[in-house]
Amino acid sequence: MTGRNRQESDKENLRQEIMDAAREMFVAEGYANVSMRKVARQIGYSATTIYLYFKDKNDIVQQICEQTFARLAQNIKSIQQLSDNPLEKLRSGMREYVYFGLKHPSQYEIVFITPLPIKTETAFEETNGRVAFDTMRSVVNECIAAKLLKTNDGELVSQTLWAGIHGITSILIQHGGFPFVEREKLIDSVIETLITGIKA
Amino acid sequence: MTGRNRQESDKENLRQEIMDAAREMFVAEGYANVSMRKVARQIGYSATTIYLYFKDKNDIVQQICEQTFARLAQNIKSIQQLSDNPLEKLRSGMREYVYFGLKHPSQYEIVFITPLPIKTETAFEETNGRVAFDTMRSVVNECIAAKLLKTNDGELVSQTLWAGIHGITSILIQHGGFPFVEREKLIDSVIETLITGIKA
DNA sequence: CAATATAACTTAACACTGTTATTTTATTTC
DNA sequence: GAAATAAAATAACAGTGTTAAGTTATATTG
Repeated sequence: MTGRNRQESDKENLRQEIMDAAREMFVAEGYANVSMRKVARQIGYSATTIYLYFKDKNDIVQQICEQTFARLAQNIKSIQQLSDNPLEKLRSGMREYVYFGLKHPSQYEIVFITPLPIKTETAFEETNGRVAFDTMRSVVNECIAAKLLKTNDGELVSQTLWAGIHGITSILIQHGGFPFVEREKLIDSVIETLITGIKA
Repeated sequence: MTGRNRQESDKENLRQEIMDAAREMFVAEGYANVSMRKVARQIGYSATTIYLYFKDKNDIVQQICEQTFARLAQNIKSIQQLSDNPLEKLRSGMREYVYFGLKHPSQYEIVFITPLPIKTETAFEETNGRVAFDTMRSVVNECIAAKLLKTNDGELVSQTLWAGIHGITSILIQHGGFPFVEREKLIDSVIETLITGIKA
């Protein structure tokens, strides 16, 4: 009983309580190093109780991801109210994507980095990660409509940009030992290089 | 004794035999789903024998990474004898990197994609990965010397380019149900976008 | 050749893991 | 109150990485 007092915890919110504890522990210690028993101990329940709220360990992280990426999609969307310049929207959306990934490295790893066979059956199509990508693509289409880009192939440009920002995000998350130049400078460089590369 | 006949296997090559088996299994089933006992069964030895050749499970994957890094570095180096134009060297080096990844997806996945649960203690400075990266950076420096780029920060440019080509490579390898545009077209788009973005 | 030293390998065991089946406890309903 | 149901806990299974100790094969020496 090292965690919160179960008396005061609203039982209907136990599911969320599990997710919160698990998320913090996944981030702090890594998915593989967090056991069901550890999570259970943290919230003051037995390990098997978790199975009343989640199918298995992977389901926990999957639900965390959906919640987190719903927020990413939301963030990217709301950021775009702040400007009228489509290219500026694109820039800030890309920045939001990268910094969101760095802020939630465990979730990013599981959704975008971890090889498929390990993941759950749900396809990328149905995830909030897909929603985030679609938002970015619509901004790209705005840029094309404004004749700001050198090509009309919105899908190609969107995937090109996504490849770039996914690259810098995943590299910064995974290869922490690499002697990178200053982080923010590198992120800016990637984004500016990409935007310069697609501009008309 | 499901694996190779241990009689015919050269004992001095047992270390390599372990690495080969482990690499294939890591990629096929994921690092977490491959146990020491599985690897041992595959090669026809007991699990503990592996500990005579590797410190622990993580060490196996670490050694696999070093081998792959070495081959990539070799390939990128030899490619650059084929041209005198620094920008063209850069382009072909990047292409080699991406296609190396696509040609050896198993090795690339292990080195650059598969999330490793435990952080590496060995400094990046001492790895073959550093050699591969340095090769690319030296070409970037050639471009700078020829005043072909808009900046003099070779380190920044190199890391920017690496982020981009790693992004497209890892995304294509995982091809997780995402409706990509034609593969070669997308690769060209990423590389040309990056090069256009850094050119003077 | 026999005795010994050493290398290669295996067996047994420990403290864990995710997960399931079963059993207990608490809460609601009649 | 008793019966029904929901919530949680215990016990157990098959598996994990890893270590310590024991065994077998090979090489070295006298």
